[in-house]
Parts: sequence; structure tokens; C-alpha cells
Amino acid sequence: MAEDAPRRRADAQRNEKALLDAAAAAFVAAGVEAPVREIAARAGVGVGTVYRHFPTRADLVVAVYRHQVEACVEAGPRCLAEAPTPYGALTRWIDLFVDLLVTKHGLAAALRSDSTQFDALHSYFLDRLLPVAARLLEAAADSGEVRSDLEAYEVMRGVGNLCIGADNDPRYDARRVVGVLVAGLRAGAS
Amino acid sequence: MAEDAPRRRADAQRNEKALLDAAAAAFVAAGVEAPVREIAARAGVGVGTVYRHFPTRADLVVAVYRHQVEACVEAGPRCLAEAPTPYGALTRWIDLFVDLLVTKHGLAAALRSDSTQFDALHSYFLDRLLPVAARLLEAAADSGEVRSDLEAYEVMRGVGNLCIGADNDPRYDARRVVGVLVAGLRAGAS
DNA sequence: ACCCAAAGCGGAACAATGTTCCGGTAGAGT
DNA sequence: ACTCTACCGGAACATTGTTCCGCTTTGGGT
Repeated sequence: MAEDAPRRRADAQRNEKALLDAAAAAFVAAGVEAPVREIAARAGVGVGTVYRHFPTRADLVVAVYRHQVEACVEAGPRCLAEAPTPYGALTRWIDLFVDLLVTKHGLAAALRSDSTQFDALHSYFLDRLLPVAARLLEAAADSGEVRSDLEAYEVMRGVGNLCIGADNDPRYDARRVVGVLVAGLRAGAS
Repeated sequence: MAEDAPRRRADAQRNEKALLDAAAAAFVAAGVEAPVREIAARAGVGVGTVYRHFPTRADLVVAVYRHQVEACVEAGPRCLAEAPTPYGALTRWIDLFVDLLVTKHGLAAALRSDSTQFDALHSYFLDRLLPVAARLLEAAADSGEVRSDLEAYEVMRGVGNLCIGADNDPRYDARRVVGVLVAGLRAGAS
């Protein structure tokens, strides 16, 4: 029942698993821009194998972080159900989103890289997370807690941008600055 | 009187000027990450000449934008003197800062690049602009218009981050999102 | 147990960049 | 005109991403 379409060779499955593990380790050690050669070496395979399994680097990044992104997607409705107010749900969820970004070395920067290398990553994040953010923002706007002239896209990009380079700079606390931004969303301000 | 220390050869002066012009043009066309070879070609010199005049790419970027950064530095005190309140001065000056970043293709991203390539650029911006920002923020905090638990550094980094990728994305208006962040600075919020 | 077609692999090879280095050129003082 | 040297140009090296193709391994059939 688990095998549906194209049964793959055993070595192919083994290599894919090894690549995912190697990529995860490399991303932790050197960020999501870790050289392909290094990932291949860690996995004990040739670079050709990396590209066969993951045609673009973004595919590899998505595969490595899929679980955590999906967890963030699923947390959206839960925040809305559990938080006392829609604004509380929004801030709670944005906290989770920020955690996702700042704990993954270089992820936020990759998300904003204009290199075509990460296009698929960008699309994936947008596809999965934007609807969630839109839902939360709309609820907060409807309840009058938040100004209603902002697109969810702009808020997400803003939060994402604020997370860039948040690791490796002890003087910059992305969570705090995101907190300021979210405070600025309140209807009263401006 | 103009020549003080080391009188340089005529071709050296000519080349430096040509390089600055070529770099400015290349930055407009292709962003501050324009290939060194392209800049050299535009200037009609070899790559070696680029590196002799500007040991790092950051030096070239700084040289090209120095005037505009200095203008921003000088605008700080003027904003404080002319605006009705310190908070008004702060917002006014941040507008200028944002203009500087979003109109220079890729500058904001370069400022945040963790590549050593742009270290000197980062330092220069910090050296020149951070004192100005600190002065404005302190004035606004003293007048009670703005919360006082934020470092100028964090605010500047936040604003700078929000400007990353603001060109070439019609759905994202950095000025508006920076406006939200600045609104979040008001003492009342949070 | 053996064989073979195809799936899959490895890494050489190519391309695009940044950066260094040195043989040769040309500016400027005499 | 001569010479000395600051300066130039670009070949050469390093580091990446990406493609391509000859070789190996696997899995199924005999």
C-alpha cells in the first residue's frame, strides 16, 4: 500500500535518505547555502546524484524543512482557536514563524535571495504559509484589533526580512524587532 | 593646494574616475553585485586595475555612494531642528534612509550579506549612520514619544532589513512596512 | 546460478564568478 | 631622448553551480 507509482531501486532510496540527512547536517553547520559538493561528500555520493534526486537546491531545502513548515501551517488554525483574541493568535503564530526562520541558518536570507536558485523555495513558503497568515490577519482586522490596509503578503515579507541575519549577530534580536512591527499593526497606531 | 600627499600619475587618476563612473552605471543596471569584469570592461580597464584602486568591492561601493550617505548623515541634525517633534524628526530621517536603500539596487541586501565581501560597506554605514540614528532615537525617547528599551542598532538593522528586495517586487512596499515598524516604536504600543 | 537491460551512479568537464600575480607599458622627471 | 618605476592588463588560479555521459549496480527473468 505504501508503494504506489514507480517502485525505485534500493540504492536510490538509500541515497535519497543519506542526502536528506547529509543536507540537514550541512545546513546546520554551514547554512542553506552549503556547497553542493560538501553535501554530496557528506552523503558519500557524487554531485550528479544530488541533482538527480533534487533538481534544484530549493527542492533539497524544501525536502529537509517540509515537516517544520507543515507544522507551522497546521499551527495557524490552532492558534486562532486557542488564543483569547485574533490578535493574540496572530502574534502567537508569528512567533512560531520567526522561530522557524531564525533557527535555520540562512533560511530567511535564502527566501529573499533574488537568485533563481531559491525560486522554488520561495514559492513553496508562499503557497503554504501565505493563506494561513492571511486568515489570521483577516480575523484580527475583522475584530478591529489591527489596521486593515495591509496585505498579508507584505506582513509576511516584512517579518521574513526582519529575520535575515538574525543568527550570528548578538546585537540584533529578530524576535524583539518583529515584536515592534507587530505592535505597529494595531489599529490605533498611525 | 589640491595635491597634498602623493601626486599620482595622470592615467591612474583617469582610471579611478572611469571606474567610479563605470561602477555607478553597472550598479544601476545590475545592482551592487555586478561582476567585477563587467565594471572593468565598462571602464575600459583590466580587472587588476579595479582591485588596485579598490582593494575590496565594498570600497568601490562606498566610493560610489559616499556622497549620498554623507547627505543622509547631515540630514539627521537638520531633521531634528526642523521637525515639530523628535518623533517627527525620526520618521522624516528614516524616510530618507529608506530612500537611500531602496533606490540603490541591491544595496540593502549587500548590507546584510554575510559574505566578507561587503564587510567594509557594513562598517562604513554603521560608523556614519548609527550615531545619527542614535541621536534621533534618544531625542524621541527622551520626549516620551517612543519606547526607550530599543537600541538604535536594532532599529537601523530592522529598517535596513525591511528594504531588502524592495525593488523588483511590486507586491511589497518597503516604505509602508517601515511605516508600520516605526509606528510600533511609539511608547504606547506594547 | 547466471545474464542483461535499464535504472542509477560518479565525477570529469563546463561556466560564472572573485582574486592574485607578474611581465610589460607608459608617464614623468632629468 | 633616457630611464626608472608606478601602473596597467589580463592570464591564471580558486570556488562555486550545473550538465553530461561512460560505467556500475540492481532486480527480474531464465
